[in-house]
This record gives sequence, structure tokens and C-alpha cells, in this order.
Amino acid sequence: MNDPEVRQLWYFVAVAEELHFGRAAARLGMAQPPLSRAIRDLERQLGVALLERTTRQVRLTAAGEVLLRDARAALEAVTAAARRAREAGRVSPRLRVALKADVDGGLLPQILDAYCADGAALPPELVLGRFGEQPQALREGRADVGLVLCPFDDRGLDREPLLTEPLLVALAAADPLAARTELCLADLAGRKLPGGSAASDGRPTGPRRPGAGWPASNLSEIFSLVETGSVVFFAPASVARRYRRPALAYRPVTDLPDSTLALAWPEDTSSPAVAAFVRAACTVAATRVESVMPS
Amino acid sequence: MNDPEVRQLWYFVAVAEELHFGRAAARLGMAQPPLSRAIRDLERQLGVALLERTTRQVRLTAAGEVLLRDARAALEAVTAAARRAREAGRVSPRLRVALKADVDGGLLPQILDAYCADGAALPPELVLGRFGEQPQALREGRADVGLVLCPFDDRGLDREPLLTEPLLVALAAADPLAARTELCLADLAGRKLPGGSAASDGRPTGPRRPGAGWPASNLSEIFSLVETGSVVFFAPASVARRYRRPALAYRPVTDLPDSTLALAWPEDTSSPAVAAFVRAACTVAATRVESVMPS
DNA sequence: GTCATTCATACCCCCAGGGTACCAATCGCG
DNA sequence: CGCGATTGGTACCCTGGGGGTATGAATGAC
Repeated sequence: MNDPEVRQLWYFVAVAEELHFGRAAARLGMAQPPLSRAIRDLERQLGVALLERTTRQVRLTAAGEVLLRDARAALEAVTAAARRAREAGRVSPRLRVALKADVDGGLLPQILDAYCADGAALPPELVLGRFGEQPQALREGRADVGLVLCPFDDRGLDREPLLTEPLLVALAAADPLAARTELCLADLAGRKLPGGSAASDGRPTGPRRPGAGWPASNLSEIFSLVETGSVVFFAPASVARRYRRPALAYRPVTDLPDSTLALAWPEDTSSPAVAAFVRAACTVAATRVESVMPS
Repeated sequence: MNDPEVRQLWYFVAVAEELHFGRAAARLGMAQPPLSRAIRDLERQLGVALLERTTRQVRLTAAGEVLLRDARAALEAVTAAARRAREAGRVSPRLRVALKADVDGGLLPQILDAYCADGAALPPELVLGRFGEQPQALREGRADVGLVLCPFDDRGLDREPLLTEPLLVALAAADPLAARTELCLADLAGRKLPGGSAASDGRPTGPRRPGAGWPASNLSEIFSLVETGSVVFFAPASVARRYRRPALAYRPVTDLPDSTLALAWPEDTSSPAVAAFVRAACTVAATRVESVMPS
């Protein structure tokens, strides 16, 4: 009936991910027997078998699958609580804005200006991360608000869409396809994306989710690869505008859905600074839309 | 840098709620000195002052406020993980459906029928709770899916609206206002609600949130109070249909927004049974809407 | 059959978390 | 102003649990 301890959850997650007590113990920096015992105790507490072990194999039970998912979420919540409390206790608290460099729809400077003009504003601090890491950073309390491209994993987050713009494909200027004025996804079949997989792998909605490791952490490296013709890349129009280069060509893709830039923040946020940032961003986005398409 | 332990978070929440080390210790079933030490250790770990203590008073710091909020969420996540794992480990797992008795828009029997016909269905088990407790039950892992009235606290939950219907006011038949065919909120000014507050207290969107303790746990008791004329009550039309009594009158309230019944479930759910229930409920709701308003 | 791999058991030790006793600061009150 | 009551902190002890090492047992490869 008692709650498990955080330590036990870390242990379980490690074992569940490794499916190997020895490796998990090594990862946790401890010996294997106490780890085995800790997992056994956890199973006793919960009254549930979490793992099926033979001497040759460890597998998750159904309950184990459930707990793995929920334990990760719970651990995230705990570390987020700690990090946010630490941040809130700083003598000069800041508003930590998570984003991928250059993926801001060109709005960031104006948003920051508008935000800083707000009375409730704390000094902003940019938390740069790789693409797709922003939601995780928010859930783990490493940032207070973030700029993300939809769709993203919004568990535990609130959002506000800011800007929708077409997704373009970036090609080497020398690429035969660059001769055409517009393309469809089928034209790109077989082309490689920076992540490594093929362009028409069923997930053509722009840059991919985390996990699938990027070879390059920054966009300049990716665009360099594109220039050489070794990969193609999907980029929102505002990103494309920043990386105009002679050897690069951008072409619209007719059957690619638009890309939406959104603001996201933890669901239970009560910070006036976050509220001020959201207000500022929405205002800037609204005026920007007006100026682009005056009704 | 280390994560706090669940135990420390419980301790902190207790102290933060009581604002008194002695009482908090009593609530936790322990002596006061180790509690003081545990809180001090937590503050050391986080590098942040959470409480301002004098010998006469304990107050939360800003960081303490933040941690109180986040620690509650984290503890919820931990207990939810434990409960869901226990449930998933049962020999005969069930689908636990949280609802307030009678608040189902009259759809429940058909939803259950349609759900049980699905191949992915587990035997359903109704988890009855007081009004507004359903979201909390879902977050704490006491139920897998729930029927709730909007608006509700949907942190950590996904939702699907099922049915929108007008909210009626229930009056004693002898009430002078019952002579009129329709009312507006201003007419009800000064009337008491079962919760105790006045009818026009700025939250006229139907039955209230948890917290404000209900005097009666079931609707029959509430409607008995209404019959005596001591209170008025806002009820969705489908609830009103179940409690037609001679001494009761239902009247539309012109400026009251409609009430929406929705299905809610934890955001990270992957259970096929929940998916089947959602499908079934949506199908039933759709056909019901058609039959009520054939387009 | 033999060996390697891997998880479980047995046993030991240390310290962290809890208890008791006492101190110190603050407020109320005569 | 002094005394007591209240309440949080400090000092100290002690037990249990979490971690380590050594070893056993089961399974699969050859």
C-alpha cells in the first residue's frame, strides 16, 4: 500500500530499459545483488510481478510495461519539482525560454522586446537545445516556457499556437529536382534525411522527433550536408529565410502539411513571468500575421 | 543535485499545509525533531530556503510555494504509477470507469453495451465518486477513464466531449419563480446552492468543483433539499430527467452556458481497453445526437 | 558433460532516519 | 520585567535497511 520510493523507481526503470540486472546495476553504479533485492522488494510492495526472469533473459510483464511508462513520468515530475524549486529560490530568478536555435519563426527578437516591456517580466534566459528536446526540458523543469514545432509530445504541457507557415524542402541547387518550381513527396522518395532514414518513411511532417539521433546538432551543419547533395531537409519558411545560400534551393512541397510554431509551458504554471511571455508572444504573432496578410 | 525522495516530499507537503512542524509531525505519525531535520536536509539538497521559521510562525518562501505545487503533482504521479501497476498486475484486469452516479447523460448503459461488444474490452468496473472527484481519481490511478462535466481540471488528462445539453435550474415547485417558464441568473440572486454559497457567486457553471464540501453525497439528498425550497440546484437536462418529482420544477436559465459531458483519461494511456471505451462512447454519443436532432 | 552467463541467496557492515532529552527564542501576561 | 508556555532547533543514541562481497543455482552453448 505504501508509495514506492524514488530510488526504487530509478532502479526499476534502469532494469526495465536494460533488461539485464548486471548492466542496470553498472549503470546505477552499484552491485547487482542489492539491485535484485530492491526490485524484489518493489514487486512485494506492489504485490505484482514486474519482470519475468530466467537466468538467461529478463522480460517485462504487462504490469511492468505500465509501471515503466508511469515511473518515467513520475520521475520526471520529481526532478521537475526539484529543479523548479531551485530556480525559484535563486536570488535573481529568470524566465528560461527553451528553443532550438533559429526555430523561432523570426519572432523571437520582437517577442523578447514586447515581453521585457511587461511589468511582470523576469530577465529572460535562452535555453538552447536540440530539436524536439524542448518539451522534455519543460517537463523536467529545465525551462519555464518553450518554442516548439507542432506536432510535439505535449503531455503535461499547455500550448498556444503562434505561427503557421509552409514547410519547404531544402535541396542542393545542383539537384535535378531544383529545376522544378514545386515538388510532391513522391518526388523525394529515396532521398535521405539528415536523421538517416528515407524521405518518404511515413513521417514526413518536417524535422523528426527526438530519439532518432541527429548527426549534426546545429542547422548550419545540416545545410552543409544538403549543399553537398547527400541529404534533403524539410524546413519551415522562416528557417529557410535564414539560410539562403547559393548552393541551396528551397522548393514548396505540395502535399506536405504546414508547420506550426507554438508556445508551450507546463500545465500547472502559475508564474506571472510565463503569463507575460505568452501574452507578448501572442501579441507579436498576431501583429505579424496581420502584416503578412492584411485582411 | 540529487532528486528528493518521496518521503521528503510528503514531509514537506505536510509541513507546508500545516505551517506548523508539530502538527505536521503528528499528521505524519512521527516526532517533530526528525521532521525538522528532514526539511532542513531537503533545503540543503535543493540549495533553497523553503520555509521561513520563527519560533512562533512558519511561512512558505516563494520557492516553497513552487515546490508545494510541484511536489503535490509529483506525489500524485508516484501514487498513480503504483496504483496502475497494481491494477495491471491483477489476474483479471478491469477497466475502471470513474463517474458521479447519474451524471452520465443517460448514455452509460449504451456505452457499456457498445464497449463490451468490442474485442479489446476488459470487464468494466464503475468507480463512483463525489462530483468533481473524477479527474483526481484518474490522476491518482484509481480509475482508467472517467465521465466528467466540463469545465474540469484537466491537468495530465486527455478528453473527448460527448454530449452538450442545457443546464436547468431545479426549484421547489412551490417557489414563486417556478411560475415563470424561463429564468435568468439575476432572478436567482440570493438563492442558496447546496454547497452553501449564493447562486450568483460568479461560478454559475453548474455544480461546483471539489473542495467546497457538499452536504449531500448523492443527488437524491440534494433534490430533497431543493424540494423543501431551502436551496436551488443547477443540473444538466439528462440529470433532471431522472429526478422528476411532483414537488420539483426545472426551468431553463437563459444566460447559463450549456453543460458538456466529456470523457477523460490519463494523457499517457496506451490501454486498448480505454481506447475501446472511448470509441464506444463517441459512437453512442454521435448516434444519440443524430437521433435527437436529425440533420 | 562442461563451462560461461546471469540472477538469487546469505551474510556482514555502516549510516541514515527515527526517537528522546534538552536548549533557545519569542510571545503573552500579571 | 520576569516567568511560563509554545515551538522550533540541537545533541545524542539506536535500530533497520540499503549496499557490499562471496557464493549458489539454473540455463544455454558447444
